Amino acid sequence: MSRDLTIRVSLIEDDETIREGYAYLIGNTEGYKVVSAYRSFEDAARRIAQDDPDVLLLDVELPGLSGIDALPKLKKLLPETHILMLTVYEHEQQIFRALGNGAAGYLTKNTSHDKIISAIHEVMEGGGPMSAHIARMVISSFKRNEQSPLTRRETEILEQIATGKSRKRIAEELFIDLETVKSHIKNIYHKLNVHSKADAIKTAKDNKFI
Amino acid sequence: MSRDLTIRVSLIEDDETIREGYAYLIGNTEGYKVVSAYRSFEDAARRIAQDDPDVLLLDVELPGLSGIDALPKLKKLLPETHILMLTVYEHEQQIFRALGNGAAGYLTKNTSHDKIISAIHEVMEGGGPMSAHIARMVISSFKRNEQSPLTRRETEILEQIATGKSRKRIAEELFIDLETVKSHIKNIYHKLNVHSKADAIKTAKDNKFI
DNA sequence: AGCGCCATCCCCTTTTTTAGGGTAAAAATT
DNA sequence: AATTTTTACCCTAAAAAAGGGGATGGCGCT
Repeated sequence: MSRDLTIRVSLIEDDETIREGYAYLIGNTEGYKVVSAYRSFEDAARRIAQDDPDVLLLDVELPGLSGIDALPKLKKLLPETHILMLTVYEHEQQIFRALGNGAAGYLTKNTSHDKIISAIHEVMEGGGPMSAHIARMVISSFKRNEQSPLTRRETEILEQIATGKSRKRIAEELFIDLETVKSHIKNIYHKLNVHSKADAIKTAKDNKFI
Repeated sequence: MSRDLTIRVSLIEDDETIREGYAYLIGNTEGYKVVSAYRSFEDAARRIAQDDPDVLLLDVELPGLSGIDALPKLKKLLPETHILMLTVYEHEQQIFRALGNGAAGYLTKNTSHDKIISAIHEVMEGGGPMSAHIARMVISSFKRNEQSPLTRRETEILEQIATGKSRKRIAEELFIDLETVKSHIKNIYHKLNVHSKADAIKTAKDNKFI
């Protein structure tokens, strides 16, 4: 007998073994219920809105529309559902695209069964479950390069430039003269060996100077 | 008797109860050893390099130099050490500053003792341990706004502008005419109700349109 | 079939910004 | 005391931005 508190889970996963393995695992856990399991987005699209899952486990590598590209469409069909991505690969670009598209968590398929269950629980409690390496990659994406050749002021000014502000406006907001800003920019260009705003921003971002 | 595999842990935490509680907990766990415990960065600065910890638990709210501002200095003293932040608050700005300064993980102080231990283990294995809400905040920071008034092309062009590229260069890279780029920008400005590049970028970023 | 939205392109003008060169003195750090 | 950082000034020409106007085909939805 299912109660109010039972967490409703759906799956979209093309590998039958994995799909049925997860379905069995989750379905046999107290407090969790598998309301549907599909093998592709196209299969799921027609009926998943009626299934009304609380949590959806979504494979990244799906035949037809990939899990990542399916995400925005699934978010429209299921605005309240927490979507957890499942993958065998840990590709940085995919991870950030998925998170940008609204994924609430990201798990590798070698995740142990009890961690899958606790990830589902965690996401219902407002958490953002991630596998260890993925969490590290996400954290690393924030990390600045300590080997930057730019001084503090130069970094600050380049950051302002990267927001699209003019030199004049930067000067006003930092309470320094326009000429000072120009000097800093000259030095930045020399240090980064570039000759334009765009190249300076690109180099600085690629190297995590800003 | 300590073996090669023993994980060396240091603490910097001003609250005596918490500091000694953690020290006791970690010191009495098989495979972990507390090599030092300080009550401020200033206290730690002189000697911590000799302690040679594998993992440092660092309080965010520290008397004197805050944990976040101490991070870059500690990274210089301890280039190989994984630094885990501890905090009572979950302030978004602090979290991102800490991650930018090289923190390897971020835990709230209400974290259970066994999760502290597993976080230390996880960071040694290349993971990035975070408390649930913090992980969610980090993930949310990537999420785009689906309610953007901008079309796909407009979004693409505004993203290019935010990298500092000129309209001419954007036109070349997207294989469209300069006039087309100008038209899109006009529409972007109207939709966002702004009159400059900088304001468009700011509005778009604030609203996660880009 | 028609409407609206989207992406594309064309013309005009004026103001603002950028990038390059050289020089040098406070101010802060080490 | 020495070095780095931050600040400021002068000069010039090219490039870019912002604002205005209008026009055309294509695509999706009703």
